[in-house]
Amino acid sequence: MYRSHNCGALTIKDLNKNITLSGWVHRIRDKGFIIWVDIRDRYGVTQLIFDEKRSPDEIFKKARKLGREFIIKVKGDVIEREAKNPNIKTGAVEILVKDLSILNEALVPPFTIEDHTDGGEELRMQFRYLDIRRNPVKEKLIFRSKVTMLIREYLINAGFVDVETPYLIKSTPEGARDFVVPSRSSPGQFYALPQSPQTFKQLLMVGGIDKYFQIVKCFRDEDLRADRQPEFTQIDCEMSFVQQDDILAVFENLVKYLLKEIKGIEITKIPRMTYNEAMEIYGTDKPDVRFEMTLTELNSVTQGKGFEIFDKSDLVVGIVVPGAATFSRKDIDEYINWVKRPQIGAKGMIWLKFNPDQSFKSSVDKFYTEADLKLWAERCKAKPGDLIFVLAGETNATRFQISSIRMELAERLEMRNPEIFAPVWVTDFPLFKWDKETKRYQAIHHPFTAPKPEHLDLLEKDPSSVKASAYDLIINGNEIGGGSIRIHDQDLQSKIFDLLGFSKKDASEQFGFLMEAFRYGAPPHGGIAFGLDRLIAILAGEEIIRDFIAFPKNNSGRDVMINAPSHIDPVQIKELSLKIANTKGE
RNA sequence: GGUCUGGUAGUUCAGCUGGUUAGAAUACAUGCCUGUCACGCAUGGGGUCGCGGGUUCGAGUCCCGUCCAGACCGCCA
Repeated sequence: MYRSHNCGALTIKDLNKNITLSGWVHRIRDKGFIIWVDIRDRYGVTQLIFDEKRSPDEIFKKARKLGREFIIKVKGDVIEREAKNPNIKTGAVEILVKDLSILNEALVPPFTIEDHTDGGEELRMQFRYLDIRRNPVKEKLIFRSKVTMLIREYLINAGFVDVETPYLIKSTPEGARDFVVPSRSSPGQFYALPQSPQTFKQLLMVGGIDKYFQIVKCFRDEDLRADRQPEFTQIDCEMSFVQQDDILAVFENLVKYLLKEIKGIEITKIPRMTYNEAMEIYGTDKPDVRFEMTLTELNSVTQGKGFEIFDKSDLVVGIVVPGAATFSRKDIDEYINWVKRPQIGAKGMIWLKFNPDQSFKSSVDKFYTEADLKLWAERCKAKPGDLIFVLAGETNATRFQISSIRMELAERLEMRNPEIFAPVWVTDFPLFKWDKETKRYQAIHHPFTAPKPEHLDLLEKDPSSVKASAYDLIINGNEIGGGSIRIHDQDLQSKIFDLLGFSKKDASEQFGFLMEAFRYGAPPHGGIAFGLDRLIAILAGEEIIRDFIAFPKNNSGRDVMINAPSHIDPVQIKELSLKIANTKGE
């Protein structure tokens, strides 16, 4: 027997019990006459005591040879500590060890196995199995398990069926780049790994599984970010005989359930705003609504006064930074430089201080009278003591810039409280966007998204003004999920393919199976998919998803622990009928 | 594809306008220590300053290239 208890179990109630523990040597405190050894497992830490007087001589000597992270098994008695440690569960007791076996020795780990490790990111990833021994990482994995369990429970109770869809599927040119798998038995042909089970879940609807879900890996061969991995997990859902409100209701309740069960937070209703509203009020389609600093259009009060930059701009827009009239010139310049970085791309930024004594000071005092500036402040609903930042230019670029500075301000002024959860539905996305490079329309969501019924007649007249029955769930400025009502009518679907520039031949080669299926009685349907990794990170109050994934990839898509991707054997290459064009590194 | 930041003991970092033997903390090893719990104290070992080239009497430090890592932009239907 390796253990009668785990390392987090024993308390004062277990006094005098003869027990067996197994685990890792966490820390050794050798006082000479007494050696304390903390033994650790998933459940906690228990203090072992080896005493010159009370322990068998040979056991005491053996204890001297222990090193960090050795795996040991001990038998002994639970005794009360002379000096208790109130910080840990087992802090009232210790184990007077009678028998010690070393189950496995261990090399000195390259970083300390502590909550606040000395190890850097790369090293921790390279030795991820050691990293997982640390509480913060271990707890995140356990947290993930808890969240997925709650999600499954909720969806199963709501009548959803968990169906697995294939990973080896067909490549399509739409959307993200595919990861591709060469086929040995069909030389020159390739599978692709799914970017999402989109078409399969729609086929399940045709198959009559009217409520489907799956917690499923998806793959996208695009560059990574702190919140983006090449393989990631989605909660993928689809329902038949539903309209947008039906879907939003089901998943609104899922979000409420998760917040209640996990954070103990009760939310009555998730607010909704349209894409247009989000863009006007927040300048982005994924607004963080935990704080104000909303956008105010200032065209009418700023233009026509001889300030050329504003006069020739499509949009002049301001945000109020509460209480920031105290910002120094240096503070303000820092923000101005921040928006001028190439990533943001603003040419400059105008500021207006509404001083506590009701006076105004701005960077454009030459062009505007005190009365003009007062109008700005009134329009923005600024109060004395506030600061207004104003950006101007082409509408979309300016919205992007002002929403970027809004987020940066919120970050620096600590307005992004991770204990607050502010979900919001953004609806009525445009169906298409015009792509200048390829000179054709692209689907904003995907080509199976249904236009809003009242916009059907706009499809031919003005495709870019057509709104889709598509919706995103945003929490604290992060896109957590998105979905749409799908097209279930094959005529409409082929019209959309036409508009997207698919030839009849391409459409039938790539999606013929779906169009054919729609001829055999496809129910009206729609669905949603949530980014599970991101959802879990947000629920834990963090934005880096890497630690919520047991074995994540690094910034450039590598697994530094197993060293993948890697070259493969020439025999394998030949077997797959492949030729490597660029042999750099071989 | 691009921008920025970084790469110096096992680890996390410091190292100024170039200057002689490259430091700290921690980890590790040895010894001491009568109740520790981030134990303490003493001693010790540990470095091709990512790699290649250049400038210079002299390069961890400056320049060029390259590799690696991280954040971001493009990209992510």
